[in-house]
Amino acid sequence: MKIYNTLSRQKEEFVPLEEGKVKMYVCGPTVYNLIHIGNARPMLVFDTVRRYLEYKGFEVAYVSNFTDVDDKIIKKAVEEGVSAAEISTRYIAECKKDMADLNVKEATVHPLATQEIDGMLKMIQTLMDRGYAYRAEDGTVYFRTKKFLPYGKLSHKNLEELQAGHREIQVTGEQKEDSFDFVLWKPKKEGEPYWESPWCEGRPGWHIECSVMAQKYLGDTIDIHAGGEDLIFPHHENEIAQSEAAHEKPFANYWMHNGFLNIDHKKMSKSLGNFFTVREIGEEYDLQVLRFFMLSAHYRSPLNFSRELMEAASNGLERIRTAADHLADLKAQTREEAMTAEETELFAQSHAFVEKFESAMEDDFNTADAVSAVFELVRFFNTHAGESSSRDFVECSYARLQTLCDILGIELQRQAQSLDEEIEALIEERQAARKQKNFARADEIRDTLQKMGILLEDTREGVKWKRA
RNA sequence: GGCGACAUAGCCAAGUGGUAAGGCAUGGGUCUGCAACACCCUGAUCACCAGUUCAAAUCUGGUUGUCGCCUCCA
Repeated sequence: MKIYNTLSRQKEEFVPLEEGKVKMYVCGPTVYNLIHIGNARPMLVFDTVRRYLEYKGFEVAYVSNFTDVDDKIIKKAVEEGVSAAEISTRYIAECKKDMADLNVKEATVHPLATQEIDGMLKMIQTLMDRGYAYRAEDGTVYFRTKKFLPYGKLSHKNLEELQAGHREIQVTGEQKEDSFDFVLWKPKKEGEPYWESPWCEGRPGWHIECSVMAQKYLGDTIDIHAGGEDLIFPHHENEIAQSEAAHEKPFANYWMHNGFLNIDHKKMSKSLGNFFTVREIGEEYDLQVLRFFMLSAHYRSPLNFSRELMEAASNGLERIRTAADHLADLKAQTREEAMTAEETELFAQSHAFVEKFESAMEDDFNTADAVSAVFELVRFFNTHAGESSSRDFVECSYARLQTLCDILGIELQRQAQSLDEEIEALIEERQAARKQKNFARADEIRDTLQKMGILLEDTREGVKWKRA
């Protein structure tokens, strides 16, 4: 299995620290609002990575945090006149709901920054003791960037270059030794949440959280650390500096970063007013469509979002689900028999698509290619499974399709749907009309149902319906 | 200014040396009372220029264009 490692800027063979196990940390959202579809991309991408690793038999310890103390949260709390804790608690709950709707598996641990303050104090103290951190007069504790020689190894920057590009935006009034030193602990401002510390009453900087939580739940060195590409600098660079300075061990062996989700080929941003929340999209589409859409491109490529592309994704997903429905129906209708010799041969042939799927995923999780294997499998079964198939063949085919879709986190089953009696009566009336060859009435009923959002399909196995 | 990514059919998107996967959309057919589903058929020489090679979308150099990071940000 190959993984593109941001550290080396190339694909590397994946070798876990411990055979059969993977320790994985994914930077989670700051919870000050509903998550947007850009936040959803790393969640979906790395959930899929995890699912594939599990499919390959790895035991995956998957840790993803919630940043629940932050300027933006405090700002929102002030705006609403409530506590910061109330804001973060609310949006953690909302985020978990969105993640469930996106079929993102629960992390092994979802730590909260505010619950890990002790660990942060300890790590900061260690950094102080080792000379990697210092306290400024106002109580702020900074990381001494220059002392950590490999600084810049992830983002492939060196401090001189940074200095050159950065000098004009230096903030005055800060008491840093160097403009690239970053905050480990900052003093509280009036009315803000704070914790006691040896340096001042205050709160942690953003970067220290992840270093502490990754170490606490996964260990000094982890296998995979992942997040959005914008986190490479400074967030992940700073995490490396903190963790490696404190533990004198490599922090993470593989760094994975997903590309951005764009709107109209531009980064989503509030100032451009071009972002959508997951919730908004969920009102219009089954969120499985969003998931399927995101998997249609490679995770490191930028991906443009638009209504047209969602429609295309929706149609494509529908094709897969229709095939699955068909197989499910056949399961109930076919003879209870073992595969014929011919079917055994056919089923063996379909394994080629599983191989294509796996080799795509083995190559740095090429989900776009993997999805194409699913489509090829769908066409294969659409062509070869029918009323005369044995039940064994149908069941095995369904299971094979489901296995691949499970890895992608795509649910084949639509949400349990039910019809009210009025609609069922209409469908029955239409069947009666068709029997009497009263097609005018039959079509009339079909139109009526369509206006109610029910689409009918007459198949050899009977009438099927689905919601538009 | 520094660092980096990308440019493949109407749209989306795989493909890193041997004459272009897959999906959506379009058009034609089979099936069906019709429709839908499904199946079959239908389309690109890979931004441009030069070079390396028996052979390049795929390697090298250049040109143009788009985007990202360098500041909170998935």
